[in-house]
Amino acid sequence: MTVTLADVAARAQVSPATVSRVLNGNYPVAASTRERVLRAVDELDYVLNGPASSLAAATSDLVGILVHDIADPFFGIMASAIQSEIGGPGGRAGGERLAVVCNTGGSPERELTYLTLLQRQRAAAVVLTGGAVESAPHAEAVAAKLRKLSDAGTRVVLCGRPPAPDTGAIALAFDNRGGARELTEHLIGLGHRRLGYIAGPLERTTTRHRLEGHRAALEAHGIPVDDRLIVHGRYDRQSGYEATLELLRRDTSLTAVVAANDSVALGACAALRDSGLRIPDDVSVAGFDDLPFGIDAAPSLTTVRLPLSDAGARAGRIAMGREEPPPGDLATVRGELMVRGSSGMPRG
Amino acid sequence: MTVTLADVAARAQVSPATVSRVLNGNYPVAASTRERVLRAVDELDYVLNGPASSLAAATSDLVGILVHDIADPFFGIMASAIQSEIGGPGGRAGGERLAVVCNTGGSPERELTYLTLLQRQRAAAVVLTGGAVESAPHAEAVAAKLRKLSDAGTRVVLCGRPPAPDTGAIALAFDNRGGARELTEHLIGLGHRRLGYIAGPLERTTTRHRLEGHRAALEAHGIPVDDRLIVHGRYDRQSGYEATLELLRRDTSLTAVVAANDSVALGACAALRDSGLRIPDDVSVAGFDDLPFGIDAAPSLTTVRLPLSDAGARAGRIAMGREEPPPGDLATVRGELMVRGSSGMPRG
DNA sequence: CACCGTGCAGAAAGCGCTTGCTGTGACGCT
DNA sequence: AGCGTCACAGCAAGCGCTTTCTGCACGGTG
Repeated sequence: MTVTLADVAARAQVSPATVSRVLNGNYPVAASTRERVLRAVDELDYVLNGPASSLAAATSDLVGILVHDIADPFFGIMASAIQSEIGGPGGRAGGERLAVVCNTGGSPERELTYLTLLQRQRAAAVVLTGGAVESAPHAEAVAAKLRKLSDAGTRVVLCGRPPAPDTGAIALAFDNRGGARELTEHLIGLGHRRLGYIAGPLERTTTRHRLEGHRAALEAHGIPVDDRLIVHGRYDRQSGYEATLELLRRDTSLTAVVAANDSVALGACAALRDSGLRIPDDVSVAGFDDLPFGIDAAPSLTTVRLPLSDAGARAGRIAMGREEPPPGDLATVRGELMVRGSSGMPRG
Repeated sequence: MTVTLADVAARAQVSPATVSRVLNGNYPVAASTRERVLRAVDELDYVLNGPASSLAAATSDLVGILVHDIADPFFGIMASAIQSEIGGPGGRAGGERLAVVCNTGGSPERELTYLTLLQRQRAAAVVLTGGAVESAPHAEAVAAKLRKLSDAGTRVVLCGRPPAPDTGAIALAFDNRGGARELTEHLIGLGHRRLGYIAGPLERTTTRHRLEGHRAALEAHGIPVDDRLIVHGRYDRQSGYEATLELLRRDTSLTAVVAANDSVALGACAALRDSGLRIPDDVSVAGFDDLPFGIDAAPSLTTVRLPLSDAGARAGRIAMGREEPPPGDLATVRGELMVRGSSGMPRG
């Protein structure tokens, strides 16, 4: 048998109620009594029963963080920042909360299942990171879930994810469109006219927005959008490698490759090198996100820096009710163009 | 008011007990009844109350994963692999479990607090990743906690962490010593005699083991160990950068730098480049872990590959009781030397 | 001196679920 | 026909905590 509140109460010669109040510190207890209780807790090595406590109090100290891929630093960095504000041990502000990082693998079904699991645990808050899937039924299902969570008192924050109207969710969205546009304009400014684009998976908001920004830049400069220069793939290095080979196969005259993110860009670099092309002399390459490793690539990667850490921290604070939500429950977080060695003027 | 089991029972015209049994599927229920119940659940949009369920059943479906730094792919990759086996949504085997990734930031206090939190939640299992802190009081405190968790029926698995004797914990330890030795021997084999070593933080098992392997290699080849060529730092890029400058300041004749891990190695590369040295022509560099980005560095990084994904997956299965623990509750996972462009023969 | 606010502590009623035990018909056996 | 068996369903007793409400002693006030 494990030690219970009652055991502590007996040892401290007080009622269970008093022990509970000492432990929660939300009710006046005489200093001498408190000390007696604390000593008993210590002597018995008592640990509160979480489920029982959550049941009785109808709240829990769980905070869920949903990420697409925990092995990807893009999410790791955000999760880390969110968690640091959530508290848990260390983030001393207001009660120990257990931050739960849930790996959805980008699958909408798992996303829903995790949300249900968190709802079941009566989570105090939920932060969803990364782009959303655009398929209507899923979007609707997720929205319904979020609404239910909101109604149940769970604070819902979207970090790096477009807003979900009428769900009570607070959104911190990345300006993927603007960043992508700026990036492509940088390349155009250097003189590039034939640009390949390696997009992310279809039906993802992030993919669509970045692609839209790219297209907008082209159009604004009177460059016709050639769909043959757009290839879709996953958000990983290998996908970037393959897509680049495909791009090269389709059009050997391109002078720049814009990638959906940094990992894809590094794959692209590898493919170009393996094809005997120099970067940026023969082909310029650009990524997105500015993950830490981009700087160590050769040449270092031109990209758009997203303030993942800041955004995550802010999302965490909002989730904890420690910061005011932005007006209209929506804030747009801008990226910043980082020009480095992988982009240069086109050959000739 | 939220929907409760009783509401569902009323609607399905059965007793709450029957609803519970349908939901848990651990007791015979007539097909027709089950269907009626399931329909009611659906119609009412019922979600089980997790805390209540955990309280009554005296078990929970939480599994804790402790990592030092979730933003570091080293841990991200392991966590991802562990989680994929834990189940949660997707890992279909046996009940939905909620994998909780906890970020300790490498702090022993937080580690303890998280363990207490998990103990409080009556976690089904706990997986601790990464090296341990060597300070005696902390080691003892952690061991005591692990013992308590074990006694309470929580399965404890150590992944990439040395064994904790008499705690009931199952350990999958990395052979850091052997890997480091092999790595240094590779450099010695190339002809290097003055090797700098950038070690991790003091009082960490990983740091010590890797350093021991390095020293063992030197000694085995009759190369005197010069403590001035060993610098301690953190496990990150910046630390590698600074340590390398320090190393260069202490001895300009070194021809190779062995780093505590890949991130540190990349920092070292940057420092060398900034000092006007070529890699590997002037100085060879080697890392450890073989994280994905090492291959895109210029030149690509010679390192020791640790099977993070495999080890994590195995740890996850063991935690779920889906795989037999190794004999003696301890298995050693070996690394594999990956020779790439950053190491070469010394100049001259 | 009677009265009331105040500061603490306890009694007890749940929170929503699980599960051991107790029926209760239907069925097959002797 | 009588009875043991089986498959299923319900009863009710908690699981360990929180919290409302009540109780009590004390000291200041009119």
